[in-house]
Amino acid sequence: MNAQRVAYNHLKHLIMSGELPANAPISAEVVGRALGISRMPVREALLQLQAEGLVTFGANRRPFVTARTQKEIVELFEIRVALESLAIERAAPRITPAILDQLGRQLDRMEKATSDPKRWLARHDEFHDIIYAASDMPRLMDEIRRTRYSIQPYIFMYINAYKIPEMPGAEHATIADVLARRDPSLARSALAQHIRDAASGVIYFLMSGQGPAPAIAAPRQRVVSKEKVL
Amino acid sequence: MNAQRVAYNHLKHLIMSGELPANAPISAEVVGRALGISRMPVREALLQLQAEGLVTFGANRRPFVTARTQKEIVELFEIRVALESLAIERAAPRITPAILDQLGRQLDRMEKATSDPKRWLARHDEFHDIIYAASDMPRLMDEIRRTRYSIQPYIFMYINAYKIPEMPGAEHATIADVLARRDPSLARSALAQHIRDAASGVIYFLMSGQGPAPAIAAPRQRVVSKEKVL
DNA sequence: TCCACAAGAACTGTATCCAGTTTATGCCCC
DNA sequence: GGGGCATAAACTGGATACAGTTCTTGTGGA
Repeated sequence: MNAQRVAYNHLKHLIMSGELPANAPISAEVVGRALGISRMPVREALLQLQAEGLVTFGANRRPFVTARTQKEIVELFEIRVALESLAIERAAPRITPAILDQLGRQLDRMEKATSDPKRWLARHDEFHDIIYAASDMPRLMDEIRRTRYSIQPYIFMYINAYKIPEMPGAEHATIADVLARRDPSLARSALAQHIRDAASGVIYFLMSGQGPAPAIAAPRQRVVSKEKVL
Repeated sequence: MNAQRVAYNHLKHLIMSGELPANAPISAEVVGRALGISRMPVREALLQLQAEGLVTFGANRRPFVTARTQKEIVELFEIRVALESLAIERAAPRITPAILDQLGRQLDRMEKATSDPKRWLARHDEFHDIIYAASDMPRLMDEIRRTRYSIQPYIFMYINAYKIPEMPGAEHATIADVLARRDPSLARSALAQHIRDAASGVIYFLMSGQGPAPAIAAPRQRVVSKEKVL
């Protein structure tokens, strides 16, 4: 595994888990030192993270964790609705009993992970990926993944705060049931509803003052803390 | 303007215009020498182009111009339908007389550029951007732009070969007319139809043996010519 | 006390160098 | 003449060095 990949995975994990909050500056040199590599591969990792929307380069070309406004988060959820609706629409007629089995087993895994938000979210994403994989549209899956990544930090904050509240999988079981009927527009509606529900939860959470209030409310270029820079 | 940007613009232009065909290897050193810079900024430009889907790194980490299969191109057009439908749907209720004027003037510009495919395509993209800008969804516009870029080379080949055949703007005038009624679902249908028409044209062109037949039919890792490598 | 400015520190962009890997060349043997 | 292997060339990833820019800090004057 090359240094670039190491830096990429490291930073991606820190950002998506929220350990590096929005607007936190990222020093390529500090990161490199922490990982025992130079700042060059870190820089290249940062470029890739920029392409995924997780990192932004400021006016001074200095990288920091991308801060999304509420408006942008709503927008990104709407983009997800558009992309994932397409995916499930194409997947629906291609659903097989084997895939339904797989979805059932995945629901079990999600159930078992309810105590661990991070693990649950991973299982949850896998659940959706199983469905989208059936669409046989790999480029679309790429787009979906990218969009998902860019709001992951906020979703993670949300489920972390509420400890996975009313989403114990009931809604996901519904989606699996609807898919069994292989009806594209039915599946589409169910999924759109599902995503919009999640969106309202996240947005409400962010508006309720929880979450990174200053980061969301007033995305500043400069950041005070020099500690948690890594 | 820094060296990285120079390399990025240079390569992007070469790829989107088709001067660098699919599967053409790209030597960072050769490009750098041609531009009077070192290969380091070229490398970083290549990473960004990879994020936009125009460049791919092979198994040996060597970059080449991304080759899309017909299946992928169809997929990317379907993604465009999903994203741009959303955009025009949101834009429709926000259309103002000023925007309609702007669209009218843009139609004139397109008309004047019919003799120059490259120029016409640029004006065409601007026409669509005017509409999407009205949606007030900047992140969505980013996604649309990225998706558009990744099939641009094939669209360019198509309109270059047919010298802008039956798309003299009549269909675009229709879209502008529909937008005047500010009806989201009407606008959505008209645009989806428009994109799918373009898609069929491009796909038919590629299937008809014109276009980069070997690149499309059999995307090979290795390439014979060492001439047009730049 | 507060502002302005200047020196110093920190950071970015880029070139160059080195090591490790992959590809090409050419020779030898069959 | 053709295939296999060894050597050489080319290329990539990464580290380091250096120049130019931006930020920080501290001092002096109002």
